[in-house]
Amino acid sequence: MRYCYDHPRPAVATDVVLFSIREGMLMLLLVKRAHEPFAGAWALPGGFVGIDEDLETSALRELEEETGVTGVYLEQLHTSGEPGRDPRGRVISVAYYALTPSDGLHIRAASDAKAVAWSALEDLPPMAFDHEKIVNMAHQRLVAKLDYSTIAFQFMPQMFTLSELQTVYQIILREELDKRNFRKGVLAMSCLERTTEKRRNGKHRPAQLYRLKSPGRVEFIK
Amino acid sequence: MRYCYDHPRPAVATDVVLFSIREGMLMLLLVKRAHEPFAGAWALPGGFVGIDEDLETSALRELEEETGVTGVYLEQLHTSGEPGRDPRGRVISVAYYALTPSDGLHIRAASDAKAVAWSALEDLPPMAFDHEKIVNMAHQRLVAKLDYSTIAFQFMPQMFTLSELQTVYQIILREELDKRNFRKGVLAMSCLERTTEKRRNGKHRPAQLYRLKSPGRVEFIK
DNA sequence: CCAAAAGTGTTGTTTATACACCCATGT
DNA sequence: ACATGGGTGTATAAACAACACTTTTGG
Repeated sequence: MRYCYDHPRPAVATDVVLFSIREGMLMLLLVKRAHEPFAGAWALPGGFVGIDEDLETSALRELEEETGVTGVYLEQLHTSGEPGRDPRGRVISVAYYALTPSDGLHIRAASDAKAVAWSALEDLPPMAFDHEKIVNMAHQRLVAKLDYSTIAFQFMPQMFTLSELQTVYQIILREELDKRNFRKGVLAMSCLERTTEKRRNGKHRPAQLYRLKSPGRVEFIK
Repeated sequence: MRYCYDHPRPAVATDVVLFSIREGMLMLLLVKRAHEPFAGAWALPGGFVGIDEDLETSALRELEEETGVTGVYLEQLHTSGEPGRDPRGRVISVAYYALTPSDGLHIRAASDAKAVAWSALEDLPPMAFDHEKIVNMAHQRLVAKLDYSTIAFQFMPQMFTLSELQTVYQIILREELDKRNFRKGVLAMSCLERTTEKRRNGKHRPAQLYRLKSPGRVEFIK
């Protein structure tokens, strides 16, 4: 008991919904809670905000500390502050959602040995706090943003083929897309540039590799 | 100094950007600060969140206490937590934006005699804290939402004519719209129903009055 | 030469835009 | 009777959706 104020203050935390496409599914990264409340339950990576720490910095720090993941695309999602959402007392959580390519990502459990795992969005375990609600909100937002932004490109590695990009869209939208219309569409955005390289990938014609003109930048379309 | 914690905690506040259409302009409601910091400067209505108070409740309460305004449409906008945004110390602000019809709205200054006034978005005074940034974000969001939702209907009184609705759109979008296309468009949303009443309003043909099928509900279109 | 994914245009349909006149009322 | 804003339909252009075959590689 060392920090004292004239008025009671809520604690403030950040939580991150990190999406990635893995094994042909839209998955998200969860940590197993080591301590009460909800010890043993799965939760979003997150934690309390440092007193001199920006909210976004806090989200990225907690993500790295708990899962080892860095270099993601991050956007603020929503702030949940319902009294009673945390049994320890009043905790206001600023939720972010993040996207990362599936390649070359090494997750690691935090020092305190909490488990870290990817879970398919379709098949989430019971989750701590109101984290399921936050996940649903993040998913809704992701689907909405597909329509009017280039956000899905944040799932792609530095170089990728148009078929791979189409597959990502199909997984998120849960529907098949027409190959020719899809290619017309994404090329018309003029966010992609052809590289000089091709990917040979099995016993068929190699595919042209593309890259983002401005990686990390999400543009609005239409 | 009475409330003590093991770790330092930021203060949490809510702020509201309340939009309305008045005098043919998009305006927003500001309060003049009575106390330091920024005493005498204009600011968004807002204040600290009660320890057992929901965030949305806090936003509505502060709005009513400081301006007397109730019954608005409210949506969460963004949470700003940059250290240093408030000279008093770490304050995290959850910003909301709100819309209200222009008719029958009575604003009143709070008991502590802070001034309350509408200000045209085009002509804002210098503002306290990072409130100008928040206002810009709210305006961007409002314009974006015009495109894919019925949010603008929240500016309308219970009954209104299609011409009045068109005027509201034109003010926000800062462009003239075609009367026939506009009417086709809004009627196709099938959110409006004709009333049996007409408004006689000057020396010309009276206009059909419409009302929202679900007042307070904002629907997505397209 | 066969299998497998890569790559490429055209046509029909739907949606959005542009545009001009008559109607009901008050003065 | 005239001035004022209310109310209505059609034709063109643009965007979107449907659709099938040839190419390049590995085995």
